[in-house]
This record gives sequence, C-alpha cells and structure tokens, in this order.
Amino acid sequence: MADDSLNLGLLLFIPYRALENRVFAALRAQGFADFTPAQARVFQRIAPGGTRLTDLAERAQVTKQTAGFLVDQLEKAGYVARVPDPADARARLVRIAARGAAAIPIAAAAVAEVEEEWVAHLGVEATERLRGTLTRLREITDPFTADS
Amino acid sequence: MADDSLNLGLLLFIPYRALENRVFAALRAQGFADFTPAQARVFQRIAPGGTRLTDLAERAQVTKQTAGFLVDQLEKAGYVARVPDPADARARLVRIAARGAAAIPIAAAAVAEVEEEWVAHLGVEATERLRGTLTRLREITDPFTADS
DNA sequence: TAACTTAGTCAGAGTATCTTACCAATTAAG
DNA sequence: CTTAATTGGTAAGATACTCTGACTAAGTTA
Repeated sequence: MADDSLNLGLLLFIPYRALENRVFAALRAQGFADFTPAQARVFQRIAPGGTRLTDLAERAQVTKQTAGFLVDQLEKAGYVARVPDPADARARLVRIAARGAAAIPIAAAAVAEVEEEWVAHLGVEATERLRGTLTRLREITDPFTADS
Repeated sequence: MADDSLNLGLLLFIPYRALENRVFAALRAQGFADFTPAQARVFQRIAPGGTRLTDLAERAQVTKQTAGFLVDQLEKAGYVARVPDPADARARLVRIAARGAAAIPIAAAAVAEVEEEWVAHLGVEATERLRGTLTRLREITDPFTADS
C-alpha cells in the first residue's frame, strides 16, 4: 500500500532529487561530467551580471569558505571566472564563463524534458499551479528572493 | 527585481531546505542535536515495522555502504536499533528505537508549524493542492512509491 | 553440491562542509 | 586624516558524507 502521508519536506525533496538526477545524466551524456551537485548548486545562484562570493554563499546557504572552495573548482574547470568588482576593490564577481554558458542550454533542455513528463502525469494546469505556488512560497522561504 | 523564472528544481529545493532547517532548529532546541541531515534523510525512510539496510539505501538513493555508515551512527546515538530479520538470517531490520521515537513528535510539530505559515501565505486550498500535486508527482519520481 | 544471487561489512579514497583564525580594503567616527 | 569597525575573501585543520572495489555469509537454483 502506498503511504501518501509523507511530510511536505520529503514530498518536495523527492521530485527535486529526481529532476537533479536527470539533469546531471543529460549533462554527463553531453560531456559535462567534470562537476558535482554541490558545485552546480552554487553555479545556479550566479546572477546574470555576476555575483560576489559572499552573496553566493548566502544564497546557497553555505559558508564563504565552502563557496570559495566550490568556485575554485568551477573556475579550474572553466565554468566560471572571477573578475574584479568595479564597485569594491576587495571583492570580485563570479561570472559564468564559456563552459558554464555552454552547459546551461543542455541543463535547460533536460529540465524541459522532465517538465513535459510531469505535465503528462499531472496535467498542464496542475503543473503551472505547482510552479506558481512554489514561486509564491519562495517569498517566505528564500532569504534572497529580492535579487535579480 | 525578483526573478521568478527559476527552474523547478530550485523552486522545489528552496522550501525543502527552509523546512529542513526549521525542523533541525526545533530538534536542536529540544536536545536532539546529536544527528545530522544525512542521518535524518535515512531515518525518515524507515517503515513502521523496520526496514532492511539495502532497502533503506535504495529509498534514500545512497549506496549500502553509506546507509550502513549512517545507520551505525544513528544506532550509537540511540535513534534506531538493528534487529534480526525473521524472514532472512542474512538480513537485519533497522527499526526506530526509543530516542528516535521521541524525536518524531518534535519534528512533526515543527513541520506542522511551518505548514501553518505556508497556509497563512498561500491559503489552505493552494497548500492542499501543493501537497496533492507533490504526492501525485511522487508516483513518477520516487522509485519506492509502492511501499508502506 | 556447485553456481549464482542477495544482505551486509571492510578498507580506502575523494568531496563537501564547518569552525577558527586571519588579511586587506572600505566605511564611519572623531 | 587617522583610528576603529565592518566587509570581502582566504588559510588551515577537522569532521561528515559518499563512493568504488573487494569481501563474507546466507539463500536460491539447477
């Protein structure tokens, strides 16, 4: 018998994990096998114009040291680059580099594919409502909702 | 400006993480500070009558070795116990022990509290739809939906 | 009973994460 | 304009998590 009274945490985590697995598999299949989930979680939080390490750490909810460690690896692998922050000589901006930019459409395609499967199972409306509800939920669960 | 076009993965992950943090904070505040998120993810998957290590590993999507490592720690801390599996002399069932059972209502209360906040933000109906949609989503994203 | 499968452990390695302690640049106070 | 506090980031060391590969023991199949 299916136990469908799992707590919301697990209910959120299960599809998250499933989606992540699919995206990683797609990237691996296209030659992007040289990065890890932890690196990807930081990478995802980089804003279009670049993001400071400290901000990245806050958004990803890890320490500055952890973020620095992961960005080091992303940088070595060519996914990101650190450029000086014109607004503050202490800081540098982590920006998406060529290899990172190349990976994004592949990841996006994998997400779209999974989403189609979800739509096929849930229906268009329920899927859109899911997205809408999660987006609204972000307002009270993401400390960094208000960034670009 | 808020960028509300985040991919579904991140949209799922953000509230998951927020909820997990709250539950951990509540447990810590009640004296349950001697376990980790990784241990909790395995712990959560233990079925009422006990679960074999191999099943636990599959459900939590980690290797048997990792599951064994985490169960060792949970066992040392008194959250679970390993008992012989009457059906198979090779196997043992991981069962929730006294300390584990004591932690569950505290975690449940924390989840309920967070859920109330979500209801306050989203409304009752949207929250229930969220749960329903996620439960249905589990059918195609959880390899172990069909267990008790 | 020999071969195969399944439950679990052992050993060793790499990855991720934290705490504590720093340095350097910026900003605030006087 | 110099001292003090704040902020961006790094360094070192420890712990936690997770994996791969190799193994033992029990169960199943032929």
